Amino acid sequence: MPMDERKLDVLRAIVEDYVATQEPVGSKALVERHNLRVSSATVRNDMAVLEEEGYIRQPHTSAGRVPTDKGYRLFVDKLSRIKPMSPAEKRAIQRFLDGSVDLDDVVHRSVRLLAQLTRQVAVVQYPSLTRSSVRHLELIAVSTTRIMLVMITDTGRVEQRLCELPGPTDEESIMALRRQINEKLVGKKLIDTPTLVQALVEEVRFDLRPAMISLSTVLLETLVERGEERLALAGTVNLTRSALDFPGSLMPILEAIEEEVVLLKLIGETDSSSMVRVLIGDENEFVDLRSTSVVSTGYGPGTTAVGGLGVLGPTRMDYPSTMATVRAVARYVGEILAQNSQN
Amino acid sequence: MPMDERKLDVLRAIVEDYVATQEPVGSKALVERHNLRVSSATVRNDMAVLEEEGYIRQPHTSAGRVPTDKGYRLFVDKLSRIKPMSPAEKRAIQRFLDGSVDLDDVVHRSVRLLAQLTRQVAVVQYPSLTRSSVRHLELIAVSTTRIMLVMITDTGRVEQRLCELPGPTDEESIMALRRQINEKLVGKKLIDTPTLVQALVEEVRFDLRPAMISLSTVLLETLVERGEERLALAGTVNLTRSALDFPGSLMPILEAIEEEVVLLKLIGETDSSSMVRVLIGDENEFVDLRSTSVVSTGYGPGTTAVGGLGVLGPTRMDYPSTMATVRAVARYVGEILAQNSQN
DNA sequence: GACTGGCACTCACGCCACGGGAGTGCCAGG
DNA sequence: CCTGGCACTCCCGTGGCGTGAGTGCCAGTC
Repeated sequence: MPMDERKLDVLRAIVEDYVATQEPVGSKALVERHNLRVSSATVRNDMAVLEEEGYIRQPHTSAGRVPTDKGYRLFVDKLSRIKPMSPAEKRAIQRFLDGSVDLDDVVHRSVRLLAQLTRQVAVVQYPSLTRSSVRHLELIAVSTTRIMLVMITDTGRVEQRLCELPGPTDEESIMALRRQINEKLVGKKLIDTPTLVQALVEEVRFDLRPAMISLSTVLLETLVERGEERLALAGTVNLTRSALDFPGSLMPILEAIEEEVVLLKLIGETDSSSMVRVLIGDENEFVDLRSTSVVSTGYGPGTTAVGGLGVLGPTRMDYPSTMATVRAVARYVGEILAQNSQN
Repeated sequence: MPMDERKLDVLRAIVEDYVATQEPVGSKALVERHNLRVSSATVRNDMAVLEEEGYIRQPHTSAGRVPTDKGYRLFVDKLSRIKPMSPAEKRAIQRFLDGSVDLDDVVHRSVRLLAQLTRQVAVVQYPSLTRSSVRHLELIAVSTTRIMLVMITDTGRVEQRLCELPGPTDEESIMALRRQINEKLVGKKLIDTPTLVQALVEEVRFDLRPAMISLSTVLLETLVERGEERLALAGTVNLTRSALDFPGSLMPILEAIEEEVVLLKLIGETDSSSMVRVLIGDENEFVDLRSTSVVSTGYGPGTTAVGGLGVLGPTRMDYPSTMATVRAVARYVGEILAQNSQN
């Protein structure tokens, strides 16, 4: 059966009012603030039904109603449109991010921006190594038996490692190695490189084999094992504002937030970059975060995501605006990466 | 007049008990827990004097006493020794930090370690650029008119910048530039480089001047202007544990903590690396942090500091232990940097 | 059949009064 | 100079009470 139109209006009104006031909303206040064109008694009946169906609940008898996770879910899926941002806001975002000088800066600026605009805790994942591709590899001799390996990706990320060589190696050999490694790897997706690196060992000049073997170990580490993704975080302050939304203390939440693995699972598992995802309340897998919602999306220079970003806050959150902001920031970050990677 | 010996004992006992229990300490409890060999009435007299002199105060009439900032100051300066760490603890620190693979890792690990050991908010400043010296500069052509400039410092820090050239420049010219720049700058303190870079413009081959001018701009930016220091932060959770110590909300404190400039001022202004500094309560310049203390020190590969690290917590803090931990971590971080920089 | 007005009921919350307990200040005596 | 004793202060937890917002239900109306 199709759900009653007015009941949905009531639910929407409840969500909006509750988000705005942070207080359980009663039938009378509802008919006053929204023009529902029916009496409070009618609304009460609808509310009783909505409660039975699990979309709202009463904190205590004789208190107003509060949306449940299920209620928010319905609201996000069916009852709201992502609120478009004003051109002024868009310009502000763009202007702020355009000032960035390097990748670090882009990430830091965007995470702060996100936190500021949404007034929630913001997270930005650095462009994932495994999903980017190699722009350049540089070998720098720091002594005759030690090389610093510097890798630059198309997203502008730079990784460096020190490599111990089995024996003294002259500048000319290092140059040869550099040339061959670059020929083989530049432009390749990092995820595809391991086999290429294996092959390289076979291809280099015989006397360079030992050095190449050492290098390949470090290369593989840098390329793949270093799957450990980095994160930037901002706006933890904003948790205190919504302290009342969290039963008990903020402690478990702050703890979860400091756990990078947790955050990565929450915002990092995106594949396509176009959709904004919303996890409401206990839809996420972490018990400590069962009263928080996550709004996240992927971003990347093109249509494939190289990283994720998002915000985290109480389930009582202005989803339409938050989703708009997250989407907009992701879009601009993607554009900036695209600009930087075209060479 | 020299202060009465017993009065100092009383003050010490008050600080220790208050730090341990987080509750105002009364005269009776004091004589029971510490063997002061006098009666509670005597202690009460001493306490009255200490209060008059401003070392302790009563939250309310008929409550126990609590140390004032001035009391903590006296305690830190005169009444306590830095508590030596057990060999086991030392080993644990060393083992944990030794696993680090690069500079980023060292910083992250040490900040987490510090937060964990002290159960406070920990801050570690990345090795300051201006105080390190140049190990290597690399120019990488990403197209005929664009170069990526990569600088590696002796502390292992890597900075990169994109540089737009005024016109197409071939590989050979870039190599010439690279060689000359490196000859001039390697081994130099970053703080000394600006004049050297200026000189470089005059010294290069005539046809490379325009390129060198572009490069010098970027170089100067990278070397100096980028004075913006980076920080790692951990353990904000620990604030919630001591929430009761902070009048009102955690909000201003969390806000201050997210302000990098503030943190840098608090922990970064060290010059010599050997001393642990303690700022108690409103001894720091930020009103929002007037009820927090900062224990910090410098660290570096040798005796000069290249960065600062420390922890931040309520004035009610176990200073002897915290100071010991901060000192120990700084020492080991310094050692690791020293290992990495000898090549 | 759907909506409305009315009414009794429930329960969180703020207020106040009260008693216990911990701690103090002071004083007289050793 | 220290100690035991005593009266006093004041925080804090507890329990009773009134108020008001909000509900559920029912009978009446369009």
